[in-house]
Amino acid sequence: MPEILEAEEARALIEARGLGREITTVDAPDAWYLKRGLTPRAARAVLPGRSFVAARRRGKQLFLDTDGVEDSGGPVLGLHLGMSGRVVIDGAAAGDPLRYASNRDMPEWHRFAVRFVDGGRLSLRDPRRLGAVELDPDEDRLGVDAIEITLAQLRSVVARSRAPLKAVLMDQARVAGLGNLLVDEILWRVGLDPARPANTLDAGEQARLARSIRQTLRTLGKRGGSHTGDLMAAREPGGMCPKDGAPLLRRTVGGRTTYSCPRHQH
DNA sequence: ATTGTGGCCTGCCCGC
DNA sequence: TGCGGGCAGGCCACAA
Repeated sequence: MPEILEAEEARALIEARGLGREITTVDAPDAWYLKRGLTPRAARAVLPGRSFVAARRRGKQLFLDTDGVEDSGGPVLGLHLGMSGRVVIDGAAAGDPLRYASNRDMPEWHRFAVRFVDGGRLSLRDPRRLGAVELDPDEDRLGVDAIEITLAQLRSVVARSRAPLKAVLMDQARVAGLGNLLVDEILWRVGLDPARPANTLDAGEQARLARSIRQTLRTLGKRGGSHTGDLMAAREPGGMCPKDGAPLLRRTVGGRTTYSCPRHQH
């Protein structure tokens, strides 16, 4: 996906409009889209008759809790949006249209859906099929959620790796939720070079980075998503730094296309 | 063990 | 207008 901000919008949409509605049927036309052993048959066996009772999120991963037949809770449905997925409920989609994902609504792009007794539907629309649906996902695969990362948590993450700072921040097992655009924006704002070995940050840089992560997510969240950063407009070949006008550096860091300012990011 | 690379899959945009 | 190439905000398996 979309990154953590779009995942949070999807979570909020589900919380607002997807809870407490009994599921009648499961549409899983794309078995490939189901991961970690989940099959269309298994999904149809466990979901109908239940309702979602909570929508949680960690990083970019969504967890939909279901009610149990008895007191014990039902299975947890895990949704991941990949690079182009969007949650759609009764025709309303969460999040602004993504730059690299068409916002058209082709029926064949709906890879997974549940229909409710009331006639509505919760669906995952994903043109590129890089998202995923699974049952009872392992929540501990993911590191600390980026939105609420503390200085102590950030310090323990960056201090023990000499990989490029950007690669460490995008490692979902360490910090969950940051993707390519958000990391470029955060590091540009705080003035840190994405290629710096993570363990070379001094205490002051660690503190500013932790604050920048929280502040940037808060600001861009209010604006409407990961693509609303101040670096975004210049994030193209030949782009100039919006802060100081220097030509931006475009390179691959951590395996991803990376834009940074050679003048103020060190 | 950690880090880096390639592949997955499809849509879109650019240049010829 | 049609086509090929390259690009894309994520994740995983694998190699070094």
